Amino acid sequence: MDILRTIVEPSLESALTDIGVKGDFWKKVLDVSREKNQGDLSLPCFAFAKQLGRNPVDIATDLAASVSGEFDVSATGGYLNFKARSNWLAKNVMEIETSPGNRNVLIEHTSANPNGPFHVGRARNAILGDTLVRLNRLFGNDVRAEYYVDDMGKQVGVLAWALQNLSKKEVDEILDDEDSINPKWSGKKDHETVRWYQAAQNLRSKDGAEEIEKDIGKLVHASEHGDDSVLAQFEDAYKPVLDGMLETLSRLGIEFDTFTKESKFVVDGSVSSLMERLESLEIHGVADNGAHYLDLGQRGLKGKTDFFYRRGDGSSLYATRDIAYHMWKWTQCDDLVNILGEDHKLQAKQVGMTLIELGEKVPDVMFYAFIKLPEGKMSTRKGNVVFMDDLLEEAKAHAAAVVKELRSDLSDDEINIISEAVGVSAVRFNIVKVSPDKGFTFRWEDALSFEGESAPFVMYSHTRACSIARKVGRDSQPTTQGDVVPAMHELLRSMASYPDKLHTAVSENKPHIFALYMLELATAYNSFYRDCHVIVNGEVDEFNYAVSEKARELLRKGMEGVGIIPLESM
RNA sequence: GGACACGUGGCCCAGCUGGAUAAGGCGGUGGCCUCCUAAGCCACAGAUCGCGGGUUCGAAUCCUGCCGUGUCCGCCA
Repeated sequence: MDILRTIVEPSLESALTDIGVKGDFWKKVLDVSREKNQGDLSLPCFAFAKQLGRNPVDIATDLAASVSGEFDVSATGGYLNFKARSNWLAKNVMEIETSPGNRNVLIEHTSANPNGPFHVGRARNAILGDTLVRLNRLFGNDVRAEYYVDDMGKQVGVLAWALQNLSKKEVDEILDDEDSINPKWSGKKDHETVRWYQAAQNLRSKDGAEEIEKDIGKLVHASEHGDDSVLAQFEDAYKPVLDGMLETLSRLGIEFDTFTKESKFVVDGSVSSLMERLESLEIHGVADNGAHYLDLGQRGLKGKTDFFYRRGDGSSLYATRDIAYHMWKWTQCDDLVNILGEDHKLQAKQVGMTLIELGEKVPDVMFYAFIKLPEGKMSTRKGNVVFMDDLLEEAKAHAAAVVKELRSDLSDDEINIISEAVGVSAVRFNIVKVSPDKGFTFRWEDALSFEGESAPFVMYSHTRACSIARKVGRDSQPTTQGDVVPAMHELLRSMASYPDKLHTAVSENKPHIFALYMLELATAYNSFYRDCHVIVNGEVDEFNYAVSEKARELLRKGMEGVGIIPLESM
């Protein structure tokens, strides 16, 4: 409703000045009305009461008499309410354009260790991150989606060691087929190769694993010192796995612009020069064995205050490389956003504080809580997981069953396309619609729900609009005058808040705000569809058609923004 | 033990930079397809906003204590 605000504020400002209100704090108080039937924007006058020594009800009444413009004003119980006039609203809604953002944004998300297939928990990162990328693009920002590849350190080391030392037969024996792979995914490298990783982890947890531990330690050590041949061996190990993982993401509509390897910052020397710089900081300290740390307690960090960035043997730690990585990232964008699990909160805090210490900026971080299963925490090792590949298959199959029942007229090809789109969209939407800081429990019935607050609900409204356009068979006329019934006004009002919601979602890194808005928009369209027919007795109502077409455009763009596939028929 | 989150109808969830009668969905009950796709629409029932204090004209929202859940507290990544 910022479009209404632009015409309300000037008039309101002079009226407030006249009665003696100082400052412009009221601009923050002027907000979208909660009581929709009272108005579109409301100004609670309680805050002025004290300053002016007057009754808020009287203040509102007086203001109502002195404010005027192309909107309706009323006063009730200390609130001054502004309501947009329907035809004014229609005219302005028709002119809504996606905001011209001009920021250069780098969003790092997913960055999962390339050692096994995505499960729903790990995928929350990718889905949230990609949605943020899409929303920024929709907003007009120049966005780069980046995957930071963990190509060194223990996890990849274990994988590389296993691939080098274990045969398929040995792996099968070690795992005893307790969690054999779904035949459907045999040949998909993330599912195949994770068995080597699991087998190695299994061996490591047993007695007599000292030799193995030593071997892996050597590899890890070499990688952390930038040993070319070991890094190449690591890459050979993880690359096929990563490709398998990216295949899954691609099915979800998630792609990356750039991949940056962690080893880059060791190899190019930026990590060692960073460590030299850290050494000169006043909060720097050295432990007995020669390890280096920063005492972040001196800067207000609570809890554990020593932040180690360099081992006794002189090698760097993950966090150290992360700092070097951030300094590099800052050289190529205006805004930096990271998507991280809540388990990284302390680490991110330490990295952020160190960046400040170095005179750098701190990135925005969107933390998300973990997805649990009804049986408890998701764990690949305990077999308590839902793989994204399986979820997508299940969602598609479920969608196909629904489509077949509803649309007997469609061919198998058409059903296939629709059910894939519905399945993928539903899975994504089920995750983006909830606030990231809410720990949520994955339930099949929610993920596979195609009614109510779901992607298919939004998709369905869009196909209705498409169906109308198909029937009319031509573009709409730029008509902004016509009969405005309540359902029409409601839709116009909903459309009017499209720019506000997009702006909020992007600037606050809260994709769920826009996802929930899409539900609101679709709901408003459904009521409009019921009450405002475009085609009546073969005649086209130009005004209704113009509004329907604008709604269709906003639905389509918005759906792309939240990762819902805008089908024209379903 | 310490740090950081979260706790809203039977279930899920929005609102949390303080403002009107706490917004939706699922499930429940009852209606709507001679009318642009019923994956839809309409109505009804259902809420001590975890518990106790405090600040305020006003608290789901801010502060504080407690309870419950989650995460972290490695010279791992």
